[in-house]
Amino acid sequence: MKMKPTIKDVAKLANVSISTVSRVMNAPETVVETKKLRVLDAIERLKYKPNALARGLIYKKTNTLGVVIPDIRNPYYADIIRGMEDASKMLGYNLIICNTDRDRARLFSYLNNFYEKQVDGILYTSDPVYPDYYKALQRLQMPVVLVSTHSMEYRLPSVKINDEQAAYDAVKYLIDSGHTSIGMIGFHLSDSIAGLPRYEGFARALREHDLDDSKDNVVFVNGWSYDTPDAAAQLIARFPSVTAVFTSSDELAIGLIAYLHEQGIRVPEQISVMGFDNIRWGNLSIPKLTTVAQPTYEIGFRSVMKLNAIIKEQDDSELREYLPHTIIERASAKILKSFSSP
Amino acid sequence: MKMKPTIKDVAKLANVSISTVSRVMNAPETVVETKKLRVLDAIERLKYKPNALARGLIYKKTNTLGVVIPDIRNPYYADIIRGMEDASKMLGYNLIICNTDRDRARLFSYLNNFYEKQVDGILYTSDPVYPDYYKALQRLQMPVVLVSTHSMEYRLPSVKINDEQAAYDAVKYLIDSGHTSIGMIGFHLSDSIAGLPRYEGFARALREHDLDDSKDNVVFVNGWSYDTPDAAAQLIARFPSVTAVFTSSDELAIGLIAYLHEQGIRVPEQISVMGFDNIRWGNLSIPKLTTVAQPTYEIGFRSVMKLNAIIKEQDDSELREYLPHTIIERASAKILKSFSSP
DNA sequence: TCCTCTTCTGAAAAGCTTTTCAAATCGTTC
DNA sequence: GAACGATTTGAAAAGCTTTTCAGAAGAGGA
Repeated sequence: MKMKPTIKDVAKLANVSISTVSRVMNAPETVVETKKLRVLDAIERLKYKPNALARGLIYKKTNTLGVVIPDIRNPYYADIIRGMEDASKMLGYNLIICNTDRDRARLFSYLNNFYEKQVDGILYTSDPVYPDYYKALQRLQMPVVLVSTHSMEYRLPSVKINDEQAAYDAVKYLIDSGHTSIGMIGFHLSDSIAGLPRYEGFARALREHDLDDSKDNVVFVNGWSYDTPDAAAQLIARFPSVTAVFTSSDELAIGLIAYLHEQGIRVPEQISVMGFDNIRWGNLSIPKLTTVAQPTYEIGFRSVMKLNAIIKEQDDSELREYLPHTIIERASAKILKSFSSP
Repeated sequence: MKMKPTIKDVAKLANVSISTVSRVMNAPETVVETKKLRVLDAIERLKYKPNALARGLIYKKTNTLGVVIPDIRNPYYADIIRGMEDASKMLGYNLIICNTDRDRARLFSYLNNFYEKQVDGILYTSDPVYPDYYKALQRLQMPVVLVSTHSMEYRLPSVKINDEQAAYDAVKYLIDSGHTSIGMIGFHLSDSIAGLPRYEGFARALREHDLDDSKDNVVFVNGWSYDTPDAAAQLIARFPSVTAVFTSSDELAIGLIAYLHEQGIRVPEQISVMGFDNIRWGNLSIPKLTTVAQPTYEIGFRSVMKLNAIIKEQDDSELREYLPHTIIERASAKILKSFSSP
């Protein structure tokens, strides 16, 4: 394999100095027409493209962003990444994507890696920021945006939805539909993003409508795995009169529906199910999933825009941004009575 | 924001030359103990990490691979990426991931980008290699592995399953289960990967078992969108006696099941459905999807291993590798009679 | 003590580009 | 034709690291 042509080769072929070649590319108006044409011709003939490493060394800028994400196989993250990618393309960045599996060591290793590769900024997705993570992030001395997570302790910019309010709205939808026995399958309260706030929204909705919000009506699962059937069984056993279940993710919802189907319990006739996230597949489930939509693509897109603004030192927006959620009415939640206007 | 420490700062603090610092990091046995300790201490105190740009410039190696992929939101690709990521982590690479949306201009722009950023190799996923793509790839003078696609015209290494055989096996499964009226929803024959070979496998299976393989039993969809309902309606209209449908992707299968459910046609009692790909969600559909599993994760993993071998110039394996597929028996295909042993 | 042979160490070059600065060229004007 | 200013050009430095090469320091023997 022969060597890639360098600016030197172009200079030689065009019979000018390398400075002139550089100028043709970066400030063409400063070089006289005849030489410019010679240089352009040489560039074309050699198919010369400048080496981004050398450039990065000078500009101290690589036009590359680092992304840490728990697992790209999760469609929720895949959507976010897509939004990031499109914004990056628009702004001229590339994305280095790393799966952490929520593993401390793996995360730290990737952060180091980002530092060495001189990425211009970091997108930290979806995990709570623990004190030692914060310290690691600090030490990097790099712009960071938290994506689909945030931190109240630390002054870190973030982009996400308002989870508490979204959960509240979801449960309110069920209440407005006439349900009074509402259960929940959610993530552990130690999860400060998808766990606690969604439970709090759930509980607040029940409380504000004078319904039973005892913890008996809630089952918490840890992690994001497929042990939904157990959780579902537990919930039904503890709360047999339940007519509607709010779940903290569409995966949980779909798992729940599958379980209920196996048990011969019809959805939504006997039990209504409300999901959370609005992943693509909710549209193909049977019945189609009623859910609260996170604007995943926009979260990704917006977080890159924000990170870019910070890098360019022109961030004018809120430190913590909240993007709007919406309820997607499909077929998995039954309406017992029409909504009462407030 | 204060400047990142450089090797120079370390040298000054440890009161040695920069060469010595470099040696401590790259050949520690050649430097005398007392200085080594001083240097190590300085590195620790300054939290110094070498600049990968400068290193890349010297070694002509960035430990970065470029990935072009149609759309990361497609769970099939997401799985592949995950396999790539894990292999990359193991081998010390990072992945720059780019969505092409199967858009020529976007693809070319990213390839240029990879060239400028001096990636060590390219993973080209899932699209057929058209002549101009090949020319572009050639010009880059970079190692490439085709992932989940291949090329018979050009001498390019690739990793994928044997699509024709996999489709054959899937249809044979239906035949062995006792079905004789078998339809297909597939991708256009112009798609030389997911289209033509799977149709050929389908047709061969029917032919070899003396069943009707006229094209009336097949509906082709273009693209990967959600116009499955139309296709499903067409198939049923043209081929009302169908008892089993082979689809070229799980998305098509799930779309088909959703359509049949809406029409009041029971799966698998009235119509059996066989998917292709074994995406995660097939496990949660109702009924659970019978499908042929592509080893997506392994395809991703293996393609990075192969690319690495090529980069290191120690590739010993086949130019075109085919990984084994398997039939996943779940509930969407009905067994009319038990298998006859051949 | 001097010489030779190792072992360590530092200066400098190389890798590729951009940018600064001074020199060279050009065109005007007197 | 000379002088001036404006325009254009090339040499060299800078950005950060590794590596080569020659010189310095040390050890060992005579």
